[in-house]
Amino acid sequence: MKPAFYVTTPIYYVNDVPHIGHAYTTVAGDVLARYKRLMGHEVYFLTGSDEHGQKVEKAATTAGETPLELADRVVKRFQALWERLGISHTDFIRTTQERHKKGVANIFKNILDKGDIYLGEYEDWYCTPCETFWPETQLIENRCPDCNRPVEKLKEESYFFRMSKFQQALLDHIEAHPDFIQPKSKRNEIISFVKEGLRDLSVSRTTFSWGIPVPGNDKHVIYVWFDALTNYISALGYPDATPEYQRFWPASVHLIGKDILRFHTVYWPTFLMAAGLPLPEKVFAHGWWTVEGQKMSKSLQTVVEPNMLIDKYGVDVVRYFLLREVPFGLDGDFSHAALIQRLNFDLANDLGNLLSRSTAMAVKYFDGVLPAAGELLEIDLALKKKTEDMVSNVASCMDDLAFSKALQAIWEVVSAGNKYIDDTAPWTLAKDPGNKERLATVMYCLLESQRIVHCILSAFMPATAEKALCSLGWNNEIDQEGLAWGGLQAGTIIIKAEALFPRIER
RNA sequence: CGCGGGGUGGAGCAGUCUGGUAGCUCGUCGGGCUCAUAACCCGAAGGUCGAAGGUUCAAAUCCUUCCCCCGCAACCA
Repeated sequence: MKPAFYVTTPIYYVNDVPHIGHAYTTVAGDVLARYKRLMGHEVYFLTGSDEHGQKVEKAATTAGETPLELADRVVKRFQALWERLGISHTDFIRTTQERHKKGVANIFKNILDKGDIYLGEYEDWYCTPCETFWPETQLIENRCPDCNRPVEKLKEESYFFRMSKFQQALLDHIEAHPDFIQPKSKRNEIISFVKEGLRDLSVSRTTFSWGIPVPGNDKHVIYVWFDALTNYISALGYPDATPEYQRFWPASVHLIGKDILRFHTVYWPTFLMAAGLPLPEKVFAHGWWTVEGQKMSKSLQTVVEPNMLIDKYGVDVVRYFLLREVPFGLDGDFSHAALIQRLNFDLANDLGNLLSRSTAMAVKYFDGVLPAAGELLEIDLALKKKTEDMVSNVASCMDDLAFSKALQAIWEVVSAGNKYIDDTAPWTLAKDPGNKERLATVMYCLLESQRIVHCILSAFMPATAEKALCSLGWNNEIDQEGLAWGGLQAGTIIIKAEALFPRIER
């Protein structure tokens, strides 16, 4: 039986429109999912939408629609973008779906019955016009940070989760599982946060109603994190012991942005502990993008609209750029100049041009019929080895979610291919019919190396890989066996490749 | 004593955890090739690795002190 692999993105809040940040996490998840599938895993890849809460309720009222109508509308935008980006998710969960409400109510009740959720009183600064509670630290000169009006101290009945109880258990878990929180710097951050002491957490609200009611007390709705985080198990069918739940929980990895690290590495694990459920194996927090050196912000209009990028540069260019430009886990900067540079150099000059020149020669010297390789000389064996090493190298990079490093490893083979052509000079060999077999060997090695490159690249740039593999005459399903040297058979028809990535002149 | 990130050839970065010839991409200069998307390949110039002190046979890497830059209201990956 294939090993199971469960990867998730956060569920995106529908009170926002899709931007490059959403695209980033989701593309990363997709690349991982595609890669694991190609390596023979059975993959469950989940994304979705977070649709409850006061902000959605208010935005809907303003727009003159019901919260669900608003959610329906915005969710379509996310789904349309995922479609365009070639996202291969297995499932899309919406927190307004029955399966999710059932899962949330169930885990809430479960913990309530055990006594780790209790009814208490929540007291904080309250802005009446905004209907929002603010912690003291967020107030600006004792006024509401949203509307700048005075706030008042207010008490509200609220259910609390006894998070404090799980402080030591959580620390023990983090200690025992060094890979649980990644990257490492983030792990240290969380450890010191937890050591400062966990307080019980308010998990319900009475000031709005757009949410999942607390079981047995309709006055309360379940508050955001308890609702949202549960999507990772409700999607699999929790509380029912469905085949999906049994097969895929606990998750292999939750991919998140660094802003929601605490919720995923403190709240969520302790919720699960309280419910007696296994914890996810890994939570990986990636960095944030600035745009042209500036912080991304709606008000400054520096938000990058992914659809615009796709229109302008193409899906695979965007996918490549996002994962190549910045090491996963660090912050990075998005700029059109940087993207165009990646496109022109990495994709057009190196990758695309290599395929063009290689397939052109196969057509020119062998009428597009792949010859059999003769004996491999040292230089051929070196290319073969480089290609094989790359495959295992990429495997270990992908285990670490080091997408950027994985791509660099692949590009080493691309460069080696370009150099191989120079070193072997097929055009010289072609002048002497006596060198026909040597030329055949060179062409075979050159094309076979690229076949493997594009098989593995199919995880990153599926559409490009498909085009490339088509001109290399490789129509097989891409799987782990296909990554082994020797896949291309003599007699295969090679077609001169069109430019995979036309250069953009500036 | 608030917290976090950072300071490495002209630009952008990796390397710092696990000390041991300072690496990558782009740019510049010179050369080669002509199969290819004026793409490709080779070579060169260019760095006191923010500063000072310390540990060591050896420090970008470990320790101490200091300087400078960025972020830390909300939306939000």
